[in-house]
Amino acid sequence: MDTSYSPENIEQKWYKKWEADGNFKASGDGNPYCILIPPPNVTGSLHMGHAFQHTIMDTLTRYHRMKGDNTLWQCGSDHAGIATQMVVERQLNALGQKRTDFTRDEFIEKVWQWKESSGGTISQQMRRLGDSPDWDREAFTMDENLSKAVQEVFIQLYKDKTIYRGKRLVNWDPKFQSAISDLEVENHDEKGFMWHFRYPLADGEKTLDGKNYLVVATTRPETMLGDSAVAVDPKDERYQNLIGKFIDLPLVNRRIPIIADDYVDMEFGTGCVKITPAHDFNDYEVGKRHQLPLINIFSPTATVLAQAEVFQFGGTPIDDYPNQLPEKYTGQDRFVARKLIVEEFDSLNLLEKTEDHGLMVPRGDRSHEIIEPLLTDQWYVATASLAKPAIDVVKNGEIKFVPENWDKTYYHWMNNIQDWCISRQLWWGHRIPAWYDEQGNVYVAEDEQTVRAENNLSDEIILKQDDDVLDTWFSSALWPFATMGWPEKTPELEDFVPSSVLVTGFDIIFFWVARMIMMTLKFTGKVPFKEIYITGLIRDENGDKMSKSKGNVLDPIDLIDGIELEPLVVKRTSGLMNPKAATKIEKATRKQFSEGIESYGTDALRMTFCALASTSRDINFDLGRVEGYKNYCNKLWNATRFVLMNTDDKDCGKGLDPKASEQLDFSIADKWIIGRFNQALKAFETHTNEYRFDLATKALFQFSKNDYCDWYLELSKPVLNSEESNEAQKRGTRYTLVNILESMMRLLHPMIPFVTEEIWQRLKPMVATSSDSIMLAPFPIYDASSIDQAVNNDIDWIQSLITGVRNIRGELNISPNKPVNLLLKNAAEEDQRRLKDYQGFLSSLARLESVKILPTEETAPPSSTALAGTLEILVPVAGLIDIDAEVNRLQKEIDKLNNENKRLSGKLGNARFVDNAPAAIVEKEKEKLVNTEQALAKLVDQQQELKSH
RNA sequence: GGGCGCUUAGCUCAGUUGGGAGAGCAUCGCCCUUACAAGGCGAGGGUCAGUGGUUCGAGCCCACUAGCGCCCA
Repeated sequence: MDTSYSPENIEQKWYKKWEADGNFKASGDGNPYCILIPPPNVTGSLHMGHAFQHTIMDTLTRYHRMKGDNTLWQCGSDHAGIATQMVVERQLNALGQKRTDFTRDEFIEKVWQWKESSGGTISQQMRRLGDSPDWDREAFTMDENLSKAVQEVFIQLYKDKTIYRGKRLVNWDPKFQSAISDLEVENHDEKGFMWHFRYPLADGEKTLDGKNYLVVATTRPETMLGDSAVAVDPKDERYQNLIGKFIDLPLVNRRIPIIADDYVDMEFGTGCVKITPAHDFNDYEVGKRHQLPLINIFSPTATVLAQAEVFQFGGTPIDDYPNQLPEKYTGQDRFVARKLIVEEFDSLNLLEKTEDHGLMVPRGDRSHEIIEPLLTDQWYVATASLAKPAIDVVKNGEIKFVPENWDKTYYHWMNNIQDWCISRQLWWGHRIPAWYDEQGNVYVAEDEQTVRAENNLSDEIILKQDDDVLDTWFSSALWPFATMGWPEKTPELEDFVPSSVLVTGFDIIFFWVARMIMMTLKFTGKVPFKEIYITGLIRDENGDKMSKSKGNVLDPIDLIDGIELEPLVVKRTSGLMNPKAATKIEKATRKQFSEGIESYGTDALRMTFCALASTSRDINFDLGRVEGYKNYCNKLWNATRFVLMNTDDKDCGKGLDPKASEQLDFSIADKWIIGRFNQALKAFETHTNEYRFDLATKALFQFSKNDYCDWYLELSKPVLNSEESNEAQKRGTRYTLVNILESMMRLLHPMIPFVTEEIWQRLKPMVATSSDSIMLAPFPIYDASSIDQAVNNDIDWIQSLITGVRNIRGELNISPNKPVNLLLKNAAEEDQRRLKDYQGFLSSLARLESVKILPTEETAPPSSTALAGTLEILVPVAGLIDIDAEVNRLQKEIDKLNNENKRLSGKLGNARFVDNAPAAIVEKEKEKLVNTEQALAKLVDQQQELKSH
C-alpha cells in the first residue's frame, strides 16, 4: 500500500467496475426502496446543489441496497423546453442563422442532434461523484414512452374538463414570444417613475374643486392606449358626482367611463386609477367585474399595434369599438412608445408631474425580459379539483415533509393555487395533441387519424395541429409514474410507486413537488413519495448564493480533481452577462485561491456535504471542511496500513466464532471497541432515518477517528508487541483490528464509497465474506449485547489516567519521549485491580518508566498532580520541571473548582431548588458538590506540599 | 402588507423532553514516539443578539426590540 492516500488512483477504477458488473440495478428482492432523481436539465452541468443532493441520495441508496432492500435510484434528465431551445438557437446565431430559417421539424432535429452530442455532461459528472443509479433505466422526458404518458394525461384531463383552453391575460415573455406560468415570473424591486396624467372630463363635467380633468398616476404610461375606464373608490366623496360620467381619453380620442370599484385605494395618489384590462392583472379583474372591453394594444413582441384588438370577457371580438391607435406609435417598442406618450402629454399640458418611484417589475426567470401581461389563447389546467386531495395527503401524513414545517409553505401555496397555464409558444417540447378545423373547433386525441375517427370527420375537412408545446414542468409532474412505465401496467408501478423519499430543494416545491403530488394522485391513486426531504441551499462561505454573475461558483469536479489558479480565473470570468464584473471577480478569485484549488477527491467532498446537511435552510460551503475530510480519508488509509502490517501473513482468527472460541482472547480494548462500533452503528442508522446526515457523519467521524484510530490502535500495540501476551490474546486483538476495520468500511461505505471499497478489497482475504464488492456486502447489523458498561467504565478509567499524565506533560512541557514515573495516591480496591490488569496499556500510552501505588502512610515526593475521580495521579517532578510552574498550574485548576463549588453550594443552599427540583437532580448536584470539594481539597493539599519544598 | 427562518468560540455550525455550553477548522505550546507531519499530544478561547416574563432553574418556553435572509402579494 502507498504510504499516503491518493483519491485519483482509486476512484474511477472502482466506478467503472461497479457499473460494468451491473451493481446499480435493483435486486428484485427485499422491500422496495426507491428514490427519484429530480431530473436535471439536459443542457446543464452539475453544480454544487446537485452534488449535495446527489450525495444524500446516493448515500441513502447505497445504505438501503446494502441492507438488502430492493433498491432503485431512478435517474434521468429533463428536456427543459426554453433552456434547451435557447442553447440551440444561440448556436445557430453564432453561425449567422436563426431558428426561423428552418422548418419546425428541421429545428427539432437539430435539438436532438445537440442532445445526443452534448446532453450527457451531467451523467458523466454523476459518475465522478460515485452516484449509483440504475443507468439502464435512465429516462428523458422526451423519450417515446414518457411522451406517450404526457399525451395520455393531457387527453384524459381534457376529457374530464380539467384541461381547458381560454383567452385570458397571461404572463407574456416578449423575448421568447411565449406565455410562461406565474411561477416563472420573478418580481424585482426596481427604480422607475410615477407619471401623473390629466384625463379631461367629457361633457363639460367638473370635479368638486372645479377642475375639468381627473389626475391618474401610472408607472406604465404607454398602456393608456388600452384604457377602458377610470376607477375611483365607491366611498370616495371627492368623486361621487363623477361616477357614471366619462373621460375623453387623450391621444386616442375615446370616451371611457368613470367607474367605482373597491380595488381603488383612495389614500393612494389622487384616488383615481386608469384601468387597462388587457395589460394589467388587477385591471383585468376590475374589468371583468364591470364588463369593460379588453383592449389589446401590443403585438407579441410588445410593439404597438396599428389597431387595437378589442374583446369582451369570454373572448368574443367587439367589432364596432373605436380601435384605431395613433399612427405615430405604430410598430414602436413599448418603451419607445412610453417616452413618446409622456412627451405628448407634456406638450398637451396634460402631464401634471413626474415622481421617482420604486416598483416591482416582473421579469422572466430565463430571459430576464420584462413580462408583458398579454391577452392570448392558452391551455390551462384547472387546479382546484387536483389540489384538494394533494393537500389532504400531507395533512393526513401520507406524505411527510422533513423538516416538518415546510408543509406550511406547501399549504399556503396550495390553498391559493391558480390555474396553470401549460401551453408554450416554442418548438422544443411535447406538442399539444389538439387539432382545429377551419371553423376553429378543437379536437383532442393522440393523433390526427384518431381525431378523424372519433369525430367522424371526413378527409376533406382540413385539420391543423396546435402549434404550441407543453410547459416542461407538465412532463416533470408525471415523473414518479411515467418513469415506471405508465400507462402500461408494469411491476415497477407496483413496487416503486410510491417511492420512498424525494430529496430536493425548497425552490421547486411549487414548480415540481406539488404538481407531482397532484398528478400522481390523479393518475395512480397513490402518493408519489412517502417523505420529502427538503435540503438546504448551498451558498458560498459568506452566505451568498453561488452564481455565475457573482463569480463565486465552485464546480464540484474542480474540488474533486483540483484546478490551477489560471484556468479557474478563466472559468469564472468567461461568458459573463456583465463583462465589467470580470476584473472584480478575477481579483477576488486570485486572492481567495492564490494556489488554485487542491484536489480533494470525491469521498472528501461527499463527506463534507453530509456533514453540512443540518436542518438549516442555508448551507455556507466551507472549503476547510473538505480538506479536513481528505485528511480523514488519509487517516483511514494509514490505519489500514497499520492493521495490515500487524495482521498480514498472521493468524487473525478468520472464520472463528468470536463469541465461542477459546482461540480468541479479547482484551478490554477489543471488547470496548466492538461495543463502541455498535453504538456508532446505531447512531448512524437513527440519524440517517431522520435525515440528519450531519449528526450521522459526526457519529461516524468520532468513532472511526477518535475511538478507533486515536485510542484503539494505540491500545492494540501493547497487546501485539508485548512478550507477555499469548497467542490467543494476540489473535483476539488481530481479529478485532481486522474485523472492526472491515465492518467500519461497510458502515462508512454509503457516504464515502471509493476509499472504503479500496480498503475493503485489501481486507477481504482476512475476513469471512462472499461478496465481490463492498457495495454488495451486507450492512453491519446492530448487536446490543456487545455493549458492556463494565468494559466501558474500565476504558474510561484507563483513558482518564492516560489523559491525566498527558495533561501534566503538556502543561509542563515535558517531552512526550521522556518516560516518567507515576505514583497513584488514594487508590481504592477497584483502582488497584485495574492497575494490575491494565498496567501494560498505561505504560505504553502514557509512556511510563514505572507506576506504583503510594502506600497510605508514605508521603509523596514533590509532584505534579491530576485527578481521575478520587484517585490522585502524581508525577514526581524532581529534576523535570520548575516547581513554580506546577504551583501555578494547580492554581488554575483550583480556581476553576472554586467557581464550580460556589455555584453548586449556592444552588443547594437555595431551599426553593431543593424543594422543587426532582430528587434525582438534587441528588446529582449534591454528588457533584462532594466530588468538587474532595478534588479541591486534594489539589490544595498538593499545592501546599509543593510550596513547602 | 402576509408568511417562514436565522443571530451560540476568530470562522463554519451542532445543541434531542428546560437541569453540568460542544464539534470541525483556525490560534498557541510540546513532539519527525516504527500507521499517518495531510500527523500525535495538550492548551487557550463564548454576557448563547438585546430586554422583559414564566420557572427552584432558560441557549432551549413566552412577549417585545434590533439586525440579517428567504418566500408570497
